[in-house]
Amino acid sequence: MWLTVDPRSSTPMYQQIIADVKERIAKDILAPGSRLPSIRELAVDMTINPNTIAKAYQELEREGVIEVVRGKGTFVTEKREGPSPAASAADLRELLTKVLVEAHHKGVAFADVSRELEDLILHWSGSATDE
Amino acid sequence: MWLTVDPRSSTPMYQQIIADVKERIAKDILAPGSRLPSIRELAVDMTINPNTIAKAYQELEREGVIEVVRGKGTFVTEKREGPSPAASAADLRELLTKVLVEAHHKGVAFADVSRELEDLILHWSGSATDE
Amino acid sequence: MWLTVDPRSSTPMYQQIIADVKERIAKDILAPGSRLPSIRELAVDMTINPNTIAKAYQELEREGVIEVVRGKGTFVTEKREGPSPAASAADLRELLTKVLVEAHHKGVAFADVSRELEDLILHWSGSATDE
Amino acid sequence: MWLTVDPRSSTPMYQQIIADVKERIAKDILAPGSRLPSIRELAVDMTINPNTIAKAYQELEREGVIEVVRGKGTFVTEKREGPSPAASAADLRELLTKVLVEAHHKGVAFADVSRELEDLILHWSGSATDE
DNA sequence: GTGGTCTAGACCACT
DNA sequence: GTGGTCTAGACCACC
Repeated sequence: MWLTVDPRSSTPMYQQIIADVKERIAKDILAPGSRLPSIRELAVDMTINPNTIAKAYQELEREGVIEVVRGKGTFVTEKREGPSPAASAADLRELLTKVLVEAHHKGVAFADVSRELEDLILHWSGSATDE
Repeated sequence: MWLTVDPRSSTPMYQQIIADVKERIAKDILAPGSRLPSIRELAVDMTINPNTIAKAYQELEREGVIEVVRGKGTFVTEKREGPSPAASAADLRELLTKVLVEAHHKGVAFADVSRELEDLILHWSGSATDE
Repeated sequence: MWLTVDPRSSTPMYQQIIADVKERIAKDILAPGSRLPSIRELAVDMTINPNTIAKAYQELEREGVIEVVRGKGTFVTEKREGPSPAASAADLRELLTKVLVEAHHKGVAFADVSRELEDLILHWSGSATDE
Repeated sequence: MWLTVDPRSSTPMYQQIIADVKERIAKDILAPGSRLPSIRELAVDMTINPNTIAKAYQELEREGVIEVVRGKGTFVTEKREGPSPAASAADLRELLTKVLVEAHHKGVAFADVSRELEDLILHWSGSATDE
């Protein structure tokens, strides 16, 4: 079994696929260079439209996360240069701000958010060491 | 000037408004009990359609963030108890996971994410330079 | 203290007043013939606009629930003839249908609804005997 | 023909649609998992604006009564667990109180209300003559 | 003055 | 094909 997506979710299926693949790579479940299932395979497995998966793969390739080798298949990119570090910092900051805003409206103390983050990092994919 | 939204963004304008209001409340720029600009006021200010703002306000009311007083205006809710704390934790964890995945693909070390979060919390509305 | 209404409720304040007065009468807290506070009194008591109370009283009078005696005050109507019994039955049926629909979507068994109604009738205003 | 609403009623059309759909589901006329007519279909059928129906559908989705599958249509939710049972009981009690108050002012004996309820339950979708 | 509802018609994203 | 968003402009109810 490969991916599971919720067709009823408000986030589009192709984006769920993208997020799922990215998460697997980040957690080292999908090692760089390893091969992803073909579009048709996945489509049958997940019983969804091949176009949907194609769209996800296209976007992932555009982001430089995977690479399509014609006739061979699609693979996780070996190594990528980070985008402009300035942009990264700004994006990250924005995401974290969203987290804090959400936490505030849910009545979760900031200290708990921080603790939760530390915890997540510690147990990231079992024993995976971050780059 | 009050809010600014990006009409070309992929996230709908009404959701940008929601996020913006929530952020202002979380940062205490908008104190509980204080009045928000009327729909029509905001509409002319931001030069967008009143319906769009109305939609944002309605959603915010549904979430219990603001309250509508008939014929008077809309106000920031005084106090609310958080929803089920269990659900909060799960949601938060999910959001933080997204942050880490994003960080990994941007080549940002987890330690830096953690440091960034601490930094954000420290300056949260202290010397907040609102964007 | 007399009436309490919630200005933030979605049901208009004047309708809340109407419902409240009707309920007191139905529960015999307000006996037929007894006098209601003047509009001005109530307005001061509840710190709301007199016009709002006036509107409620007007509607109550229109429905034949209360009577305004010029120079004397407003009183609970002594006795009223029921409206067309056919209309009553239809209205009641509609209301009860709404109750059952609501119960179904809340996952409450119909038997519980029935039991709850019996319970309510039994304890109606303490010891008040229905007509 | 599907739904009929009264444009002149004081309760908004979109709420009438909501109530109607809920009633159909409660009466099992609309089975869980079955598909509702598309917004545009209904709009032409009822000769009202698609936006009005969209609003009703969105609210129903928010309440968890129906589910939207992107690009496929909207369906009756398969199964939902009830919300907090405590809240349900309070809401129900309030509704039933309203019924009794209404009955009293219409001169209907409480015993008759009770009998009517039993009758409704008995024939709930057995030989349901839908209106 | 306030927000709430409805219409007409346009454009877009997803499957 | 589906629903989601946005605009323009109208009317109404409430306070």
